[in-house]
Amino acid sequence: MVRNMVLTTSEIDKLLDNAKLRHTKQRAQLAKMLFKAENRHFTAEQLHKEARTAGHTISLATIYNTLHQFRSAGLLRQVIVEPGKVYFDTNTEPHHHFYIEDDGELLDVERNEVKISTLPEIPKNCNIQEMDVIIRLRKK
Amino acid sequence: MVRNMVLTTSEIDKLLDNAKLRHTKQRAQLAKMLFKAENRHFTAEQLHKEARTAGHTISLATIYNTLHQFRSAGLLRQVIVEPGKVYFDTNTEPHHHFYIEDDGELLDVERNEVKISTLPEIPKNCNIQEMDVIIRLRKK
DNA sequence: TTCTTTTTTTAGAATCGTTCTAAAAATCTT
DNA sequence: AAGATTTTTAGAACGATTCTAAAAAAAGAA
Repeated sequence: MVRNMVLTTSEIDKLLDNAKLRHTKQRAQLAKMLFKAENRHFTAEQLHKEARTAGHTISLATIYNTLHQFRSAGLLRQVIVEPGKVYFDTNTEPHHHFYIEDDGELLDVERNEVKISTLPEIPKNCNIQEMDVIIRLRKK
Repeated sequence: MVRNMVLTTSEIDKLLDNAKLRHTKQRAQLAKMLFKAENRHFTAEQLHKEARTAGHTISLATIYNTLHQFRSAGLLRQVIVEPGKVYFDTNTEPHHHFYIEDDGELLDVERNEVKISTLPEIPKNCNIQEMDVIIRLRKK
């Protein structure tokens, strides 16, 4: 998908088609907010506030619904770093994270910046689904 | 600390002394349940149920209080792998985890079973606080 | 277009894990 | 034992998320 700028209306149409989702105002607005050049980390509440600030009328329930739908479609990923709150990440490539504990900020770490040379033996009849490396940081 | 069997009363006394916690029935009971030979992963709710089943009268609030106190004392560690619930781990050595998504089970991965040969550059004026590797598994 | 069906959005209630509150109970000090 | 301090507790409160069921919007058919 093209992502070096704000998506055009027809790109959003394509995105929703690919995700097999009906075209609605709310989904288009959120897609436009989320899928820009820069990858982002955010919570549902943050996105809700941002959408309202941008003048969109959208309920928190719809934010949650849409985020889950985008996630099922492979457009978003969840990141779990803190109890009681879920971050979403527009970067769906395999990669890792810095988590700055002082202010709850997440930063991407590219996959090739962490080289894992030894892996443990995987329990029989299990497959690796995903591997998360979280480097927790504190400010000096 | 000796941990190859159930702790004796005097070992529990020592443990609470070291943690600078008063000796109460509830803290002693929980310590006895938790610090055995085998390391464990559990949630507050699970431990509460287990304590009640063992015939102890202890409130959920006390479970939470005590787990946090044990954690501050370095006797427990938190593991965050799933939204909306916190696991505690009696293994406080640096190590990693398998997480079997199908049934929410956590398994320890020893530190030396994962060899990380390349680390990303740490953002300036930050220190590494901790590094978590979570290998998410699905049953075949 | 208009009618009908299906899906989506929504406000608000419900839920879940966790934390808070403030009063009663237990522990420690003298 | 008396007094001071800490801990435990039940239940209320909380924050993030999910659910409910009714209204609104979208898609399809005529």
